[in-house]
Order: sequence, then C-alpha cells, then structure tokens
Amino acid sequence: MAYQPESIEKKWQNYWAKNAVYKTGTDPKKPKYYVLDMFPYPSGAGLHVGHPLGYIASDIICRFRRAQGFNVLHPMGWDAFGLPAEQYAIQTGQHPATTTKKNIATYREQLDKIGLSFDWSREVSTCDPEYYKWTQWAFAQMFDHYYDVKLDKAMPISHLEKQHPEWTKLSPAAREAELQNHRIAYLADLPVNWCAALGTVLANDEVKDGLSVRGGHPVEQRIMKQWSLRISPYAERLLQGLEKLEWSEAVKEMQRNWIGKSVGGEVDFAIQNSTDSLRIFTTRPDTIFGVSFMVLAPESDWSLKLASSAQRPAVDAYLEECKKRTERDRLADVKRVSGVFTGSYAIHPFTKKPIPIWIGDYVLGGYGTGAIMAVPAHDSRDYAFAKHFSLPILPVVEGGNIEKEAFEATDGKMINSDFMNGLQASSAITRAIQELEKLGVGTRKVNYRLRDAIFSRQRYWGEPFPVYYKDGLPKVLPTEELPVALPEVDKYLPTETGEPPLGRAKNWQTKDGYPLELSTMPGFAGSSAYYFRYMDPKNSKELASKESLNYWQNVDLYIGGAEHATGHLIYSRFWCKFLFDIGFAPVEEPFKKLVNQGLIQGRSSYVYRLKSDVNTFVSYGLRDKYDTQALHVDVSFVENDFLNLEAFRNWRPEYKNAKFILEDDRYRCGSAAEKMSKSFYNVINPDQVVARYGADTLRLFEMFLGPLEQFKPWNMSGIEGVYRFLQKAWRWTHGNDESETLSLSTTPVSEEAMRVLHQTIDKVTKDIQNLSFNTAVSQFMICVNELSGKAQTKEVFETFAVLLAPFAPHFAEELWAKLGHTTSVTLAPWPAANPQFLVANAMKIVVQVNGKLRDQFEAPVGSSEAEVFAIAMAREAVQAQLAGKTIRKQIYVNGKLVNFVV
RNA sequence: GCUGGGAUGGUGGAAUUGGUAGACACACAGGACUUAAAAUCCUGCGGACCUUAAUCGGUCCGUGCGAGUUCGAUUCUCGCUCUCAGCACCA
Repeated sequence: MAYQPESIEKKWQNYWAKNAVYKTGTDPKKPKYYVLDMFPYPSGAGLHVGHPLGYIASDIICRFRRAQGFNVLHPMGWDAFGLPAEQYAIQTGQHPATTTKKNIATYREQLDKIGLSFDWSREVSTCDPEYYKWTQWAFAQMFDHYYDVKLDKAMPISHLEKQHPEWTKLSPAAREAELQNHRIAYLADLPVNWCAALGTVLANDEVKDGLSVRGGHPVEQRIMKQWSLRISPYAERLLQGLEKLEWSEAVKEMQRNWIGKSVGGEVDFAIQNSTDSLRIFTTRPDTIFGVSFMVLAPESDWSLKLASSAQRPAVDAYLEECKKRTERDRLADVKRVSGVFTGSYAIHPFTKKPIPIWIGDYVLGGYGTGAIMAVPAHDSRDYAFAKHFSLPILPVVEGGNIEKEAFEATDGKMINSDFMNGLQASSAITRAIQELEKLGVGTRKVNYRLRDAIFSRQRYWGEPFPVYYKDGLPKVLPTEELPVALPEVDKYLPTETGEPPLGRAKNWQTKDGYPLELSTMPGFAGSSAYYFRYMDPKNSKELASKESLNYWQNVDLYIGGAEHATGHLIYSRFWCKFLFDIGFAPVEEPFKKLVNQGLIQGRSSYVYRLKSDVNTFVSYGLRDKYDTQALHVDVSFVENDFLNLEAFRNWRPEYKNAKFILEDDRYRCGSAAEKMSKSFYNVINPDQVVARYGADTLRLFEMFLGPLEQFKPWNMSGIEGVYRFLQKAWRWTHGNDESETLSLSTTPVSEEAMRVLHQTIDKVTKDIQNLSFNTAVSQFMICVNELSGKAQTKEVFETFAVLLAPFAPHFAEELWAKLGHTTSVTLAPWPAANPQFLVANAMKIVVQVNGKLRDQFEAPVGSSEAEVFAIAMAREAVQAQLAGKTIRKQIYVNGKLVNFVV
C-alpha cells in the first residue's frame, strides 16, 4: 500500500480522541509547560491556510515538550463575542448565538483535520454564561477596588473609606461620586470615540486615522457617561514589566509607545492681573528662558476664561471652527497651522516679563494639562506656529540653524538663560526644576499617554455588566448572583429612545426589581483572563482553583499575531496585574514568552485581457507587447502559474469562447502577494490541502515555507517537495510502495548512517528550541535522502518516528504502531544525540595562507593540535614555495579555525 | 518625521561566537525506465574566464550601495538606497 494519508490520518485522529491522549491534569511530579494559542474569533468564512500556521508551530512545541517529560497544557477555545455575528443578526434576524455556534462547529472540524494535540476537555467559549460569569466577577472586583498610589497596588474600597471618615457624612450620591473618582471600574463622563454607523463607542485601539478599525466608519469625539477601567495608574508597572518578558523588541516597543512615558516638569505661570495661574507640562524645562508665548488646547477650560473682551469674538469664532473640524480633518492636514490670541498674558516665573497666551489646535486637551509653554527655537511645532503668527523666536541652546528650523537636540550649551548659561542642556533640565521648586511654581512630573480603557459598548452581543442601579447609583451584584445572563431581545438594534439593544429586553432587572446596566462589555473583556480559566475550566466556585493556579502559574509560550500588541496584550497584562494585586493570580505577567507568527498572504493570479478584444487573453511573458488589463483569476484554475484553460472557460459564461495567446503552448499567469480575500479569488482552505495531500504534508509545508515570524505569501508550488519527502520516508520504511508492513533488516547500521541519524537528532532538537522549524524540516529531508534504502533497523525507525512525531504526527504514529508499539508515539521519550556520532571520523584540515587556500588534507580523528600542526608544517616544507614571505597561516579542522601562527 | 525589522541564485530560503556563501526545496534543463504518459531514479543548475577533444582541474567576481575594522565580513562599525510594519501635532 502506497502512502495514503487519508486513511491513516482519520484512524489516528479517532484514536487520539477515543483514548484522550492529549488530556492533561496537574501532575506535581512533572515540570509544567503551558503553551497557548491566541484563541480565534469564529467568523463565518472559516479557516484559511494562514490561521493554522501558529497552531501548528505551538503543536510542534507541545509534542516536543511532552516527549521531553514536561506536563504540557495546550488548550483551545473561542473568542465568541464580536461585531460580525451581531451585524449578521441585524441583517438576518438570526440569533448571534446560533451563528456563533455554527461557526465554532466549522472551525472545530477544520482544526481536527490538522491533527493538533489540544486538550479539548478544557475548551472554553467567551459567550458561555459559565465562562463570562468570571469576567463579570473580575469587573465587580475592579468596582470594589481602587488604586492605592502609596502601596502601588489595588486595594479594597473599604480601605480607602477608612482614610476618609468625612465621607460618611455625605449623602449616598455625593459619597458615590467621591468613590467613582477612585474605583478601578468606574462610571464617568468622558470624551469618547463615538461611531454613529456602528451605534457604539470604541476604545482607542479600535480607532485608526479617525475611522473604526472594523468597517472603516467615521468616528467622532463625544462626551458620554461610560464605564471605564482605570488602567492608567498601572502605566509604570506595565512599562517596567516589559523588561523581563521574552517578547519581540517590536511588540515591546509598540507597548512602550502606547504607554508613552515622558519625564519633565509641571510649571505654574501666573496670569497677569489675576490670582490664577496656568499650569503647563513640559519635557524641556531647560528652555524656559526661550518661552515666547503660551498655547492652550481649544477644549481647555482656560480658553474662554482667558479671552479678553476685545478678543472674545475672535476666540468664539475659532473655538466654533475647531468644534466643526472632526478628528479626521484634524489628522488629514497636520501641517496646517491655526490659532488665535486670547488677549491675556502670563508672567514668566524668572524674568517676570508678560507672555501672550494663544489658543491653538496643535495642543491636545487630553494630554498633560492641555496647555504648553511654547519655545519656538527648540520645538518644531512651536516653531511653525511662531513663524505663522510672526511671534518671536528666542534661542537658548547653542547649535542648529534657527533661521531655518527648530533645534531640538539637548546636547548644546545653554545661552540667554541667566543662571543656566554654560550648562549642557541635558543637565540644565534638572537645574531648571530645582529653581522652579525653590520659587514654589514647579515640580518634576512624569506623564503617560496611556488612557483609561473605555469599557462600555452599546451593543447586544457581549458580556452584560454585573451592575444594577439603586436610586440611580451603580451597584455590583455579589458573586453568588452571577452570571447575569444575556437576555433575549426582539431586535438587535438600539431602542427608539436611543438606548442600547438591551433596552429592549423584558424584565431586565435584578430579582429585587432594580434596573440592570444596558450596555455590554467590549471584545477584549473575554480575552483578558481566559488563560487562567483554561487551568480549571469547569470550576463553578472560582475562576480557577488555587491549586491549579499554583501549578500552572502563567503561559510559558504564547503564539499569535502582532496585531494585538496595543489591545489584547496590554489589557491582559493589566487584568493579570489587577488579579495579582487582589491575591488571586500567582504572578504579575500572564505571558512569559510571546511569538508573533507572520501573516500568510494569499498568492493571487492574474490573466491579461486585451483592451481591444475582451475575449482574448495574453500570456504573462507576452503581455508587454499588447495593451492589456490585468484581472484576478481564481487560483484553483492555476497550477505552477499555468492556467487550466478548460476550467477557466467554464468559470463564467462570458469566458466560454475565450481565446488565448500562448507562450510555449501554455498560458502563464502573473501573480502577486495580497491579503487572502474572496474578492481576489486567492483563498486557500486547509481542508482543500488536507484532502489532496493530507494533514502531515500541510503541517510540514506550512513550517517549511519560511521562518515562523516572517510575513510570507502562500505558494503551493513547493508543497510537492514535502509530499515527496513523506512518500520517500514511506518507501524507506516499507521497502516499496506496495508493502503493507515495514521492511526491517538486522544488518548493522553503518557508521556513516548513524552519523546522519544522530546529526538529525541534534539539529532537530536545536531547531525546535529555536523555533526554526523550516530548517528542521530540511534536516528530515536530508536524513531520509541519506538513509533511503539502508539503515532499516527497528532502532533507527523508532528514533525517526519519535523525531518526526511533532511535525507529522499521523505518519509517526502509523510507523510507531507498525514497529509493534501499543501506546501512542506521543508517550515515547525524546531521543538524545550520541556525541560520538556528531564528530567526523577523519578531520578535514584546511591550511590558508594570507587568506588563500594553500593546502587541505585529512588527519585521523583524535589527533592533537600539535600533531595537526606538525603534519601541516611538514607538507608545507615539501611545497617549499613560501620562503621569504611574511605569512599568516590558518588551520581549519572540519571548517573551524583552531589556531594560527605568524 | 520617529521607532523596530528586512534586503543572499530564476523562486522560497540555509549558513554556532566573524572562518570553504548558496544547505534543503521548488522551478528549469538533460538523461534512465516506459509502446506512451504519470510516478520514480540519476545528472546539471550564481556569473565571467582559463585549461581540455570532452571530462578532470583551476582563476577571478559575487550576499542592496559606498567606506571602515580584520589574516579573513552575509555576519561587526559608520554613511546611504530601497522595502515592510508600527506610531504620529503626546509639548
């Protein structure tokens, strides 16, 4: 029987399922290893070949670690709440739960075909009330905690109340208002990103360039009452925590930017003819003598307060104009300078000179204090503003070309700066703050860009809040009364009065009749602690038991896309730190090592149609000789870039009589790497590939495609290579294509063959550890090429089966069973390479003189360095052609430099 | 503009701390087997050149561009070009 993946793969998948081979429990005798894939959102389109890339990689690691004696946790589940299901529900009336369930079934079926070693007994789904009960629990905990700045951790609200006995005298509403300023989950009027088309608010990471990431709808700023998570006090811990993580520098850097720490000072500028003072934040207090004007954000409270009566009409007009400009317009013309003078002046803290106060939309209300001191000589934005309005530009740091542009460096000497003259700008920063502190008008200050996370969504398909309102004040439900299950509604749209869809639910209230919160949680809620739930997924008392938490700790290896860098990955870290603070989580960081698999792009194919004759298509190589238009063609009609003419003619009626201008009697298509999309006709499903080549070939091929973290186009032309490899391996082990049994021999294995086998053990082991799966696959190919037709002993086949199992588990399992084993190859221990076979029996000695090859020869293994030299010198003497020259001689043993003499 | 990656044959990609560049695979070409095709197996495959009847053998150039360090650079340093990704009025 030839290698027939379809028969063996189904068999072993059933075997694994029936015998629960991959079921994991806590086992104190073994070291633990937790490998997690980012769980997918089950969309209606199903999986394409890009999805399994990360899953296959993590599966290889899992199988490898198991063989090394680790107790491996490798679960999978579903990020099941989400916008697409809701929008589909709005269009069709079908309940999102129904669609989601169907999609999950499809995903599950597709994943099962790939032979992944998930422990499905731990499957979770974020839309399951038994799951989101614990999301609600965590939220309730956040409501009941505040961030204690002194202790630098979250503490119970009761602890805060003890420090404020005066609050007990307040009315319930006033007291709650105080508490809302501290609760980690709090309700506040906030400027939010409102998306009218989606009917909901969005988090900052869900908005890009003023458009929603999902759907690309315009987003505007609005003030709304929203639930938020106070993530900003965690900024410093989130930043510091990055240092210890084994994450790519790229993702760490993205998080650093997102947190946006900047160190500087806050300075109070007195306002002329007023007792008020204007507080600004600056990172360059050293340039304070270069201040020539101040700028307020248009949305700042000061803007109207400081408008003089003479300037009032101009200020009003400008503020009106700013309001009209949406976020998008503002981003669209960054270069445009606009602003207006308020008519008021501030007083310089050192020179006591008056400084005009302006309003400008390049200053943001939401950052710092919403006001700046402008130093045009040393800030490019202030420079542009000053040039536009002809304001003075006063250089205080030596260097640059102030006539042309702002000089922003801090490596110059201070000038025109009184007590700071002559200092380096970088050291003047500290000096300036000291002086300001003496005057009592300034202090050192650290600012973060990280904003609190807005946590309300005006949607149906999400976790309901565990919140009700008593006398108009928010309360959270106790854990015993959770979950608050998502109610049924007649339509998935906002109500006529503009309330979220939950406003349509009947009896949406607590058992005591208090109304429940109408908004739902955002997408990241369910994914922020799912890694803990997998540890103990059936627990109805807790998110996870102490015992399981202490055993599994956190995720050792997390694999998923880099697109979650500033969303899920930062929220999860925050969530975990909070759970750590309240004594639930055993560790502060959820994911020790993170690997971002590269996107697999689709490979689109094109045909070239004559503009003059829409029925004629020109082959790729000849297209320049004609005037043509490129059209996408379904990639299923194309093999190795050659078009199947028959299939193309049958594709659409208008191509029935298509004519072709061929090259070498064939039609060659053009190609390009693009996102996999239905509209480009380039989507490849893993099912198609499995049906034709089998799961093991798909697995090997996805790994062979290139480095895991690299973006790469899907290109089927190479798949034959790995398929041939498995066929060769089959023939090697079975003797020929027809044999049903193994072709075993007792002939001792040659030393050379042992060398190949042990090099394979060595290389594959190292490659898996380095996540260098593509070179591991190459090593397997070398191994089979070398050993094919020889080395057919039981021991060799056994070693090969164990090595191959992580990559091609079905093939390995079949081979293992035929070797007489009755248990899964998964349970076999990982082989160790014998160092004896890793060195060559004859050392290859290469002698170079002045970098040029002069001599090469072999010496017996074990020769000492001195012997090698002696042989080399003797041979050189015979050659006798080096006399009279200064030489540098290098001697290589097996390609390695051992020494050199001059 | 800022930050972080990347650039190696026709193609995807290999190359421990600097040490014989191009492993492995695809594509292509030639050959064997076959009535034929498929499959399989074998050979060649960066460029220029020398040598030869042809092999064998040998030389020079070659890892985006230009310098530098070094006996020796795909690898390290500096300066560019192009490209991918992220951030972007964050004071």
